[in-house]
Amino acid sequence: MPSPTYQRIADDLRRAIVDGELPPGSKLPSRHELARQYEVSDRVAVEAVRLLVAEGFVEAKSGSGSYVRHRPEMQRLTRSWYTHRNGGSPFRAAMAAAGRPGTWESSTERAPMTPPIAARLAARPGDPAMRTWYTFLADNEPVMLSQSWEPLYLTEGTPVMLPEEGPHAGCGVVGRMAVIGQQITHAEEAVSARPALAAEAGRLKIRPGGLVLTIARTYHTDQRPVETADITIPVERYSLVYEIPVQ
Amino acid sequence: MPSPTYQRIADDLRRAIVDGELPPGSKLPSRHELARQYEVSDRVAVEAVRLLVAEGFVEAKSGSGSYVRHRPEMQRLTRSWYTHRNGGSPFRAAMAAAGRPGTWESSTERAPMTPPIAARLAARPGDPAMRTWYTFLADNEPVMLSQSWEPLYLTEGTPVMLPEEGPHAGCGVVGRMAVIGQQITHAEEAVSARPALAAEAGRLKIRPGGLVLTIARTYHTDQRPVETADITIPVERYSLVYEIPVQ
DNA sequence: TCGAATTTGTGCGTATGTATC
DNA sequence: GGATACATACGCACAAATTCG
Repeated sequence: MPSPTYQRIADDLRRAIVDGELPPGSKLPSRHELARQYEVSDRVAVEAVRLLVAEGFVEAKSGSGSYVRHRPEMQRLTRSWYTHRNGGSPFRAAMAAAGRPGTWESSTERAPMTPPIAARLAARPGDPAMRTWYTFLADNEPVMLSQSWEPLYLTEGTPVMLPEEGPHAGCGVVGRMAVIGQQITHAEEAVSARPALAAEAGRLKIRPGGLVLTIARTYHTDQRPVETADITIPVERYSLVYEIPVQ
Repeated sequence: MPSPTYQRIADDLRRAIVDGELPPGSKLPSRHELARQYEVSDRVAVEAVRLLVAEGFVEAKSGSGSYVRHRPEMQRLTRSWYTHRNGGSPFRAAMAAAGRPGTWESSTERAPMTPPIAARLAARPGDPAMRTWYTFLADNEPVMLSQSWEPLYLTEGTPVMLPEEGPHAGCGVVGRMAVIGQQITHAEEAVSARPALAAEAGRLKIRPGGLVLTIARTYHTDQRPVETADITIPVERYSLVYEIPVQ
């Protein structure tokens, strides 16, 4: 079973891009030209180029042409062991390290735990929790989305029930939990990736279907998980850097 | 500027899938049906479904229908602080933790450093290095690809010059470097994601264009970087778990 | 400044092959 | 074998953006 023609064309172009024959910024043959070279209909050439666009190798400009994408300047989002030492939130620390001012917007509400969240918090589906949505910004550009869950049986009636209000706002989960006697000992971050949903793409200002890294983060004390969050980062602009001490 | 019709249809279906209205395994309306519902040509319905297939939400079976993909059982690949304590390689430790026997194949050769590799090793492009390709297997299934670079000015003429031969084969970089007096103090892992290249898809046995997580790992001593590797993991089957001690 | 040519994005209708039921 | 459904391909049309004389 031979590969379909449009895939063969895409493969040729992709290889040329990876090998550097078509350097970043250079212009691809127009679809008319491709159709002529490969002796196919122009629709087939369209499909081939569309595939490369979807894969992120190529950027197409209406009326101008299709161009090999520049490797974006990727900012590093450091998620280090060390950044947890100084009391602030991990995001603030990472942005400070990069010399960019980090800010965020948030909104909090009560919500029952969904089944996957309950599993991560060692609770039962439907148990009451505080859910907080975050949009993290650097230079007024969206960097990261997060949806954080804290079980209410820990925080209800305490000064830290609302993560972003009161005397401990903006301190990060570790600091706030310490106030109510929960000593967080370690975090677990499960990293994966998928295409962005339409709503996420809008909030992160990336194209729909653009790739995002997802982190399922859970903070634990010796006893139990105390907070979990789903974090979403556009892979086009940021790479996630873990620093791991050895020995 | 309204979204094109095929994107609107794809968005509707995608949302239904994520929200659980269309659970894994359920059948999508046929494209004939979709075309009728949205009052468009069947070609537009084809584009919409094709988009979801490319994004990995849907699997299309010729002659049968298009189905919501099952979320595969994702194995956890733990890349923890702790796994570096016991001398073995991180991969072997992670597989042992998961109760699966980990094996690998490798081949090593001299090669001059490429510019990006040289930058990561604080060397000059073209400097001599040993390059080792790895294919990591669990239950005879490919799990992870890696391409590792070690500067020859450190290892040439020592018993550890060849990573997978001699008395220290299979000990992992940390152990081997210790033999020649290089005390590795920390690792840095930069995580990103992209579609698999055709060759990678073949070696990992995933569909072409399937997503892979990439890790650019560099081991450092107090003085200098001593090894760096490009690691590739299919995101469909594995999620990357970092355990981070806090305080 | 204007207009023609080029290029991409989207959409329609049709046709053929093949896999599944 | 027939009906259904998906995969690919052809050819055409028009809108919008861009380029350039």
